Amino acid sequence: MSDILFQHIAKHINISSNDFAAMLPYFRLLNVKKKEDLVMEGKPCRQNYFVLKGSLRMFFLTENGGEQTIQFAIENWWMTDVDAFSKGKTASFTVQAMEHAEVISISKEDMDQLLAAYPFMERYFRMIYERAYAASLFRVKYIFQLSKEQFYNHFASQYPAFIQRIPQKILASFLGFTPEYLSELRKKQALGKK
Amino acid sequence: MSDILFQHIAKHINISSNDFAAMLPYFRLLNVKKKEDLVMEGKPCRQNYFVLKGSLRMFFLTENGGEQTIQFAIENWWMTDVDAFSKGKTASFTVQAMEHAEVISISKEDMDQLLAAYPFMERYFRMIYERAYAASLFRVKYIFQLSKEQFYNHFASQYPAFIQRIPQKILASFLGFTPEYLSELRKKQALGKK
DNA sequence: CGGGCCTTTGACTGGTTTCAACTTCTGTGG
DNA sequence: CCACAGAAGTTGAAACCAGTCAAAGGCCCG
Repeated sequence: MSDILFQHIAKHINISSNDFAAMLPYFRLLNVKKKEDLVMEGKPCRQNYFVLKGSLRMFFLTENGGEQTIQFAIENWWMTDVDAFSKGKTASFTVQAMEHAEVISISKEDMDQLLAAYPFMERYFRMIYERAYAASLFRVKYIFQLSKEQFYNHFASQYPAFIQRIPQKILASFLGFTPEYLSELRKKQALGKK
Repeated sequence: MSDILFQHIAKHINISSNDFAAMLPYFRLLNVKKKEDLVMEGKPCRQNYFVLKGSLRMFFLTENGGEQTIQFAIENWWMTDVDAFSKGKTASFTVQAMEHAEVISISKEDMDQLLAAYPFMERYFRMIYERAYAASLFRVKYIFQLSKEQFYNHFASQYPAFIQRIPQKILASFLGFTPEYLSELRKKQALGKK
């Protein structure tokens, strides 16, 4: 199971299975139930998570009590409130399992020790954050570039299987509009295809 | 002048001035005129830039020929089309000087060699990307959380000096609305203060 | 001094939200 | 395994935020 993490690391940097074995004690395997919170908005965020199976999402609470989804994490992605995790602040976001999930977690202290003991892992995480940053910039680009309808179509065509797995309510909030309007869009498109 | 970069690195990691001196050949000092492009959408992106003085912005072209600004870089920030730079693809964004600027640049090849020769720099860039990623997530959060008017007020109160320095047209595009609407907002707020 | 770009202003338009009522789905306990 | 409660999704009407278009004024830079 932690093979998956090993392979993911090995895809980015040179690492021997011996080294990885030595690093194992820093990681913990976790079983997460659907709707379980891994990070909670307003509380300290001490762990970083790597998804082996299932999916997570990150959201924050809006003034009217809704949940605004910021991003998803599926297999082979790291997720946490990066800002809170790295600076030891309280979280601005909640990280929650959308489905039953298996994740690997590492605490802030262990992360620091891991990086001190195995400096080559800095390179791995540099690449991880580099990619996450680039993805986030593209997210912003799409938000501005595409109309709401185009944004939905774009996402639907890019992750056709994924949108089947998740509630429309959450998808709508990720895309930045109301569930009602998503409903309207889907209706319109269904008619168009006849 | 490259002192500024040294101090910025030293703020993040342990580094001797000897090591930094040895790294200097990898960097180039650049004088950039206002409106000069450092990265051009559609062309290869071979350099990464660190701002010593002045300011840059990153934007892409919309279908109707407008410029949608994605982010700004002021003193002590790195900026490039990260995705294109790291993967050697053509750029999705243009990086342009908003004012006369002094920047330090490093090419992709030099960056790779630098990281190979001085692996501790991986840690520096890991932290840089970590912070950039966190900032980008907050950007997305604000886009969703705040109304257009609140977004403007938020930005105006956070960077009061900066908004004096930049054309409203660019500010409006960064905030995600039209110059006309920004004009309306400013008018409304001016009246409110009487 | 002139030309072009940036900013302002106002009228009109439409994409989206909001609200409320109704239907369908889901999961939990008896 | 069924029943029922609460959540999720659909529908339609009304309101509004913000965009588009067009025209005029202001300002910077050559």
